[in-house]
Amino acid sequence: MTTTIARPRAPKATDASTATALKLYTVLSRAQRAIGERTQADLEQHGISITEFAIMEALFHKGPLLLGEVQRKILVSSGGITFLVDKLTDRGFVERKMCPSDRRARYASLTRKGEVLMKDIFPRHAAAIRDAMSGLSPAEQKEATVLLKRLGLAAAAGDNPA
Amino acid sequence: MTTTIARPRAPKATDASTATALKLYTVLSRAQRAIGERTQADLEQHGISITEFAIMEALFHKGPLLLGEVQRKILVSSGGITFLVDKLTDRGFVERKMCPSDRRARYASLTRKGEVLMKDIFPRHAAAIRDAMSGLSPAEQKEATVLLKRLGLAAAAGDNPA
DNA sequence: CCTTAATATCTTAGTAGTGAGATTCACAAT
DNA sequence: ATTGTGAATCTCACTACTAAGATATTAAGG
Repeated sequence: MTTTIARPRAPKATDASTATALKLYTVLSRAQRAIGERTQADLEQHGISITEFAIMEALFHKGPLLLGEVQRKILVSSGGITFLVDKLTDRGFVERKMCPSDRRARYASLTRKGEVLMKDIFPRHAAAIRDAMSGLSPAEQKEATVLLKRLGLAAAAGDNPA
Repeated sequence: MTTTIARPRAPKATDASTATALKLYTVLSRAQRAIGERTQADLEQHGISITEFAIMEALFHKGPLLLGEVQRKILVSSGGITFLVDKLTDRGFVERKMCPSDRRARYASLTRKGEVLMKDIFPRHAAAIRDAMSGLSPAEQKEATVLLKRLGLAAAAGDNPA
């Protein structure tokens, strides 16, 4: 004989934990978009996209990097990094250099002109980000950073609940 | 005679509050990307992009909406909404309907096929988002939601510090 | 050596949009 | 009726990529 189970085991699609996660999903997306739009507007005045800035910032702070290193750092495809470095090279901000130990590889490196540009706009851009984040106090920003770091690392690792 | 000022007034680019904001900027970007990749991978199995899902979800939960309403809801350009609704229409998930009171306007509406699809995949997708967020406990997710909501609203409003 | 596998970059074709402007229409004030 | 203003959608040209595959090179094993 079978016993009838009153309540199904599978949680409904909109149970409490799912609803909480969905809410977080939307505020995360919207916050990132709002921040992104502000920081982008700042760079646009200099005719530089956020991705281009990210490349130049990496080279500015770390010195010459292999294209593949830049690619992994800013998370674009291999075709993308070729395209982006081409554009920055055409404008004279970046140049390619051979790698002496591996003839497949190329370094991307800031030109003097690129360095001058970054010295000019990096502080400005950092201030624009600080202003864009000013809806939270520094202490709250640190809280948010801790939470988002854990969230991002778990999601990237592909962790699933048991 | 002039007096030499020992320290400049302007804060350095990397003063404490700026460094805090920059750190938040990178973890916010990375968290959003990691979550986005997971949720996208889930929908890909059904041949649907996140943006397409967002449109259909809006129609699924709110019923037929004017194209402009959908556009504002999912934050895409006017050309983009036309393009996206065209694609969904071609695949039979959505249809356009005239607006009786305004002949400039069109409703987008789920077809029966689109409704069936959403009934199938919405619960699955919600569960995928819940899993993607599982790096944080529900209580932590609520904390993060409060902070991100304030952050996003302030950034969208264009608030600047005094 | 020679083969195989792996790595770094580049090429090409395609995609998911954006932005400006065109079109069509509604509405209010002549 | 007519005119001006603005709104809703669509069209078109363009951008910033991605994905898959080509090319060149290195490295490892036999």
